[in-house]
Amino acid sequence: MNTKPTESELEILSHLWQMKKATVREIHEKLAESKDTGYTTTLKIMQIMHAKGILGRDEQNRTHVYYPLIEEKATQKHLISNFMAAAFGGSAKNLVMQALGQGNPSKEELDEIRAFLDQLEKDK
Amino acid sequence: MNTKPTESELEILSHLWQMKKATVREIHEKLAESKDTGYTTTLKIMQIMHAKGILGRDEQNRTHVYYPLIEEKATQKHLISNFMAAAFGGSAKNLVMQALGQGNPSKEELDEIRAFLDQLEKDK
DNA sequence: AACTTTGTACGAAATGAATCGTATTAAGCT
DNA sequence: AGCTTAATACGATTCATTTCGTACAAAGTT
Repeated sequence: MNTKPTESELEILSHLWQMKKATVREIHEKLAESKDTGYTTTLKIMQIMHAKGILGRDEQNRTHVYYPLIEEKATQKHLISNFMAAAFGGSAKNLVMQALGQGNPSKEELDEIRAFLDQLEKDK
Repeated sequence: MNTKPTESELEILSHLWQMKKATVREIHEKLAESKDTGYTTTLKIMQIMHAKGILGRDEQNRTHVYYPLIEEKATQKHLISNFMAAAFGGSAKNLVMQALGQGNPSKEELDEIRAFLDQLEKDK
């Protein structure tokens, strides 16, 4: 299965995971906030994603409505294990500590992570 | 500064960070364990990295010796903030929890992470 | 000294991604 | 009905990366 979207594809996916479904124009408008790229570029990428089986689409109306065919969690899982292997020699600890140092998490988030750690340990 | 190595470059870098310095052949042999690619390919990539300023090299002997010019931590820091933004909407918590679920860390590692969490919280 | 091996350098091809221009078609508006 | 807007489809171009073939030079071997 397809679990390695490109950068642009991932950007589109992350919007679609949130919105559940959207037209090319809607996505394009989101992207336009941070990026300066033409409408047909967004269209083309989404068409390619459709061809690859990453997105489905409803062609009932003239304006097609796209939706993700791959799951957020599963995709993240693949991406992260690639990334962990490539950049952190496979060490979750190293990656996690770097991420935490970077990401500036709130107290609540830290607590959630603690709870998760406890859970993990219990399962051993 | 250069902080966004490509996939292949990162693979080479991670070996070089460990080994401190190495010849093309040494690196190529490491890569050959997991990958099936020609010697001149490895050579070329390392030459390009040298041209980009990612690697330095000692040309004293016929067989050049390469070493990293960019730091492991700094590079990881950049990569991770890209990655976190691209795949996890910038949420450290989400990334961390996925990574932990994946990475199968030992009890010792979990403890280190806990200590790190405490430290973070104290600094707030 | 001739031959083989092992290096580097360089250029070209193959690949994959991203970008955009243009053609065409469907709706919407006056 | 004619005009304008907004959509898809498609192809071509650009761009970066990866890959490899070939040429050449330096060591090592017999």
